[in-house]
Amino acid sequence: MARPRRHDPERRERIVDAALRVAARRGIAGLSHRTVAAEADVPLGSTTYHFASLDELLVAALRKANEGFGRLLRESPALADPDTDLAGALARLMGEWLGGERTGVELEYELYLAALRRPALRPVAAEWAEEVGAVLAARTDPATARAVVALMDGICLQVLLTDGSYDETHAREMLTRILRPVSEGPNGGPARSSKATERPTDT
Amino acid sequence: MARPRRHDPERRERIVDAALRVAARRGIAGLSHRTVAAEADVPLGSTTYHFASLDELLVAALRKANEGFGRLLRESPALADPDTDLAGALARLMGEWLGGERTGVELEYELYLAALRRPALRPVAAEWAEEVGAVLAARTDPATARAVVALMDGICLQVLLTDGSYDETHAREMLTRILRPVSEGPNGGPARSSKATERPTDT
Amino acid sequence: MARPRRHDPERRERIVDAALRVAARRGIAGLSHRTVAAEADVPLGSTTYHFASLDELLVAALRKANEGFGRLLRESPALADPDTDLAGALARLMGEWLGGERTGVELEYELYLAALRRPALRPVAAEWAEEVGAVLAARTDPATARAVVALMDGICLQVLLTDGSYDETHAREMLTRILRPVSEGPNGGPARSSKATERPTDT
Amino acid sequence: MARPRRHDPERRERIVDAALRVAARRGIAGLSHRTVAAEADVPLGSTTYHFASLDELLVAALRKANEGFGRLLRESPALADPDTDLAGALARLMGEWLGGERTGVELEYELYLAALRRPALRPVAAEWAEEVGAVLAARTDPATARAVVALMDGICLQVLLTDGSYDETHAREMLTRILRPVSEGPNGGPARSSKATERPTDT
DNA sequence: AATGAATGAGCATTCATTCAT
DNA sequence: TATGAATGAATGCTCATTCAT
Repeated sequence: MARPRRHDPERRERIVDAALRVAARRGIAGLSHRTVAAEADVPLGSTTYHFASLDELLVAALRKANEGFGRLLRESPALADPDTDLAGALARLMGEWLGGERTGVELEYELYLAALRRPALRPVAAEWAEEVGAVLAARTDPATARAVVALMDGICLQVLLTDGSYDETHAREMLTRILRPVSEGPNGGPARSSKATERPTDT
Repeated sequence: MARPRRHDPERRERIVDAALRVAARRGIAGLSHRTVAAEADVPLGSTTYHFASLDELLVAALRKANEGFGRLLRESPALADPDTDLAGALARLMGEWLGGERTGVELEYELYLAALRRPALRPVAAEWAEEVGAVLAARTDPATARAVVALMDGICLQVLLTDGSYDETHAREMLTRILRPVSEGPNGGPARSSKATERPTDT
Repeated sequence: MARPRRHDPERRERIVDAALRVAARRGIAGLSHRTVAAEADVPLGSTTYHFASLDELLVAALRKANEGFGRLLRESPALADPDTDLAGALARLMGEWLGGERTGVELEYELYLAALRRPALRPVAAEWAEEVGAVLAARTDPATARAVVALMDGICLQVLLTDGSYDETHAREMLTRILRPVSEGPNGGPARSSKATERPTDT
Repeated sequence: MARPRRHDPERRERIVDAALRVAARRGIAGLSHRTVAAEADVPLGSTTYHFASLDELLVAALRKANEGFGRLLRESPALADPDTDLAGALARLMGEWLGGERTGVELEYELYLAALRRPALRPVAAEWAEEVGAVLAARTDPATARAVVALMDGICLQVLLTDGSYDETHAREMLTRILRPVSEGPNGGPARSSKATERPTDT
């Protein structure tokens, strides 16, 4: 067995990557010091050394996984262009993401949802919501952005949890509704007149 | 010693209840034949006899848990009354639910989200979505109902996952947007709720 | 569940058949009242009722399984014809048998070999050896017949236990040697010492 | 209690020995991590640590058990001496082996035959056949050696499976036949392979 | 600083058997 | 007579953790 590297500065990194692969394949429940060590091809002791607890490893993994959809968003030219149909662009992005490898989507969501029971993960989950919000900030107000995130989460979950299929047209329509303030005037006027949404909606 | 109950016709039921208590206290990860048997005060073999696998038990538990929010919805007089503000009623219900015992909410969501990794649970998760949809059917079209469910799910998750607090006003505003079809006329149309959704646009 | 037949005279028979299918699929170790009951589609209690112990069921199954190669032998026209090359005919039969479904061969051998640890099966195993001996009786003497059975068993085992392949030419050659008494002189004379091999039949 | 042995370099070895004792006493079916741990007087975890699966333990045990008859063969002066009657020497060895403790013989055969259903054991079973073949290589050709092994296996099985008794004279006679090539002419002419088998013993 | 060995608790599941009907 | 319900023992296996290097 050729595994003599003692000083391996990237070992930590490699362990996180291995954890993501394991979680993608067998779910968070399949994560253990052992499975990760085997996947990363490092000694068992190495995983406990670099990550004293599984939660610690999970936080690192979640942070890394979060980059998936976030990158998709950030790198989308349609999203950046203020003249595009934002709802349509978002609906298309969701379609792309959900249409890709199911394991990737499931992995990100599973890690994200794990925060429900693991307070340690909540800050990271919050970071993600904020990041997506930041991307949308240029195109809408914060309160709307928050609702957009919620709606997209809910739609994705419906697809993932019920074995349903994604309906891009439906998603676009509903995103459009969310993006248009209730009191938006007849002329579709610039923006969001409603106090509620204009100045970040209170609340 | 003192457990000579051979004929116990409600044994199955009691095991499910015990499973819910265990899941509420320690999460799904804490569910095991052993923990449930101990909680229900039945022999270990009894749990495996009534539920050949943990998934089977989980399905029964999820089905039972689903009744929580569903009942809240079904029994709400505001929801049934076609003249009430639907968005407001829903926002208030969410507030009530989220304001209650956190463990109950977490439990229901954890069981619901478990479907992500356990295909066996997906049909039950789908049932729930459909049930809520059915409750809303009287007040809006199916496509909108589906989006309402998605938005509510997303909002609840944001609260639960990020340690944030629930903002009823914000929720009401966004639900209102979802409930108002895009095609609704320029003037913000004739109001709301029931009529507003009568000719749905849907998608 | 349509399973209302209370008086089912062939139930015993069906249970044995189910046991054979289970043993073929999962090995003797996979036999249990439960697996057999499931395979036979009879209530669990029915298997314990008809066969008080697993050994009893095993005896019945072994007796039934034994018919496989035995029938092949008995029905072979080449074997019955005193003018054929006995060694060649036997080698060909082995080839046919080993070339068929591996599970059938494995099953018969596994049941046969189980007698090693289960004295209850030994009489049945002995029956089989005797039956094959009887088929060969017309073509050779009892002692030689016994050795032929031994050699064939040994050859089959080598194939089955070592993942090797069957070499019919080799088998025929060796069977030929066994069938030809040592003392058979240049003149084919009887010459033999041992009673057992006195009427050698050559090959 | 009194079992503070942390550093025990021969632990692995002792576990294998314990496994052989358990298998001898209760058969392979009686092997379990627990029974072996108890027999070896080591913690349960120790058996799973050293042998990740029962198959692994079985392989080690079979390899060790194989040494029994193999050693008998290798250490036999009669076998090594090219002038002895090979068939007679083998027949006598079988007699010695079968006449010894029945448990030892049964154990070796049970482990050997287990390869039928456990592919993991097949390479080890093959090793054994090869080893015996190697011992015989000096006295006969490979094809004959293979048949000798087969015949001996078959004879031993008949004894073990049918509660019969071992007939050394019969065994010797049949081994003699196998050792004498068919092509050997009526005059016992030279013909085959190694000198050793050329003039096969008569009998 | 890093790691192989070791261990006891716990897991899901299968099982032969018992018992009341 | 036949059988569903019930149960406690046992199984293979995984694991976080500890410990001695």
